[in-house]
Amino acid sequence: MAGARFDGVQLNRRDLRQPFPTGFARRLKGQSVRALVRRGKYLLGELSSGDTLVMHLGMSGWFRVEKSKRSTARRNRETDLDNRHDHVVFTMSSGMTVTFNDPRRFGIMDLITADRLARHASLGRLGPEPLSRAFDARTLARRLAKRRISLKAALLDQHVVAGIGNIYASEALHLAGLSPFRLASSLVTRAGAPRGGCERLVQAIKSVLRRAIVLKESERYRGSRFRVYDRDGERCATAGCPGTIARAWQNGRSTFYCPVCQR
DNA sequence: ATTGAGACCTGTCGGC
DNA sequence: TGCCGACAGGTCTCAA
Repeated sequence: MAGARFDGVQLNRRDLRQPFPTGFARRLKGQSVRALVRRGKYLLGELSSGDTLVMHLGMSGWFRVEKSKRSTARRNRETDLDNRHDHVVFTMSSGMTVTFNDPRRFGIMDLITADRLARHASLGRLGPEPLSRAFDARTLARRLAKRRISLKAALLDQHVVAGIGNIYASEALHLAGLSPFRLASSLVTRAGAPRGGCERLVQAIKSVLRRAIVLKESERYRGSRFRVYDRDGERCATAGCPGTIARAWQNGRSTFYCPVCQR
């Protein structure tokens, strides 16, 4: 998409998690993508018009990118590809077709003007990028201070730090040796300074995310080598730790952790 | 303002 | 084999 122009925009339904904005296809057509960037879990297409194409995969969304030589419908029939949930099809000037497929429809596709981007309800208040230099122990401490929620819930809060989901919240806490049940504010001193666990957690978050990106881990989700996620009942991977991975429920989500080495 | 519960959807998997 | 409930990688809204 980057550098290419939208020649065609096909919507196969009127909504995903929310309705497509009015004139979505009309406003996109003819625009080119100046840059394609990521902010937290959002994909942003910066358009020549100044508008931004906001995309989110939700739980089950994904993009299929292929040469648009033949119609995707025909190609899919021939390859037995399941195209029941192809909701949006972008035909780009580069000769590629970009198809958004999302069975659960928790994804988002939105088009907003520049002045509304900063005020966007969720985008405008996202926490820092975890892999940026700006995300350090002091920054995390400031955002955890006075929060009466668990560390696990704090990591899932996109206002605390952007981009961490249910898998990597468990993974980072295990690597940092921190219990998912600990109070978020327990990593911060009375005066608001970071305690030791804060720096360990920052480094653990950066580490698990960098590794995940290199391995394209979630792309091969089922075969992935997570430290704790989906591994309840197995031996803890921490060197010298005799623990067994346990599973618990927190805020309606499953959490995986080692009761022995995470404190 | 902060917090947790429930809602939004479809697909898959394990147990019977 | 088929049916049924539980659960899934995210976020939004609502009520306390």
